[in-house]
Amino acid sequence: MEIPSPPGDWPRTEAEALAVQDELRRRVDETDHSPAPGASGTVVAGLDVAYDDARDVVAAAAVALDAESLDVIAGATAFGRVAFPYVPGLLAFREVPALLEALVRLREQSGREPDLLVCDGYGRAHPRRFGLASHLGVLTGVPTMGVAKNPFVFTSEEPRPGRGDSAPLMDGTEEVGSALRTRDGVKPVYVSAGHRVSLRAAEAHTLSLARRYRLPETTRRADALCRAALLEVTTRDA
DNA sequence: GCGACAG
DNA sequence: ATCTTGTCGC
Repeated sequence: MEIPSPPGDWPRTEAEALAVQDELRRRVDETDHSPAPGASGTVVAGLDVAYDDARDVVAAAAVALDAESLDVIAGATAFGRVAFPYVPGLLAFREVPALLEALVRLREQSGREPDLLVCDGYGRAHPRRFGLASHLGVLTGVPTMGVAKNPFVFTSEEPRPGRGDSAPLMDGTEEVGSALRTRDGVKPVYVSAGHRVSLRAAEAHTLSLARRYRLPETTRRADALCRAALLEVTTRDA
């Protein structure tokens, strides 16, 4: 199989990536254009990536779910060379090329554009307010939001213990997201707005998508798919 | 200068 | 992210 290299014009240094980020961040739309959470007939896509740094391979997955039933409608994968090292605050430059390719394939396969993209990471909760979810939203125009498993550099009070309880995620005195409990007594997830999705809507989408497990079904499905894909491509030949 | 730090 | 066994609990 041919594993594509990153685009020739992809940033190669932190300085170049920061410049791109500074340019794209101005295009973020903060108003909410996301569908009603759980609405029938609407499609939500989950995105995730798995790596084999030693072999310089990245596997991305995009999985489309029916927002009401959470049934899987379609799934697509894409492979690539690792496009950028992991630098906190520049995660998008590592994951975006493969994710975009997976999204193209998902659209081809399902015959329609998702109504909402759920990313594994942050959107507005970012040192420069432009995390992976914001970045992908600006590039695709599709409403995006981020759900992360860790608070990154941000802080919050402990949310009350029940599902649906939340506490503001703060960068100093600015609210950049939400620590949201999706299951009783379980560690919260960290939700933030992306492009064309408000924080309040992102919280509602998260609760609608995480009915049984801590993480949204979208990211669980995407995670399973990209790991399986990576294992398959990495396990054959030498 | 020394850690911390989404995935 | 990834390296990794067993174990406690619903």
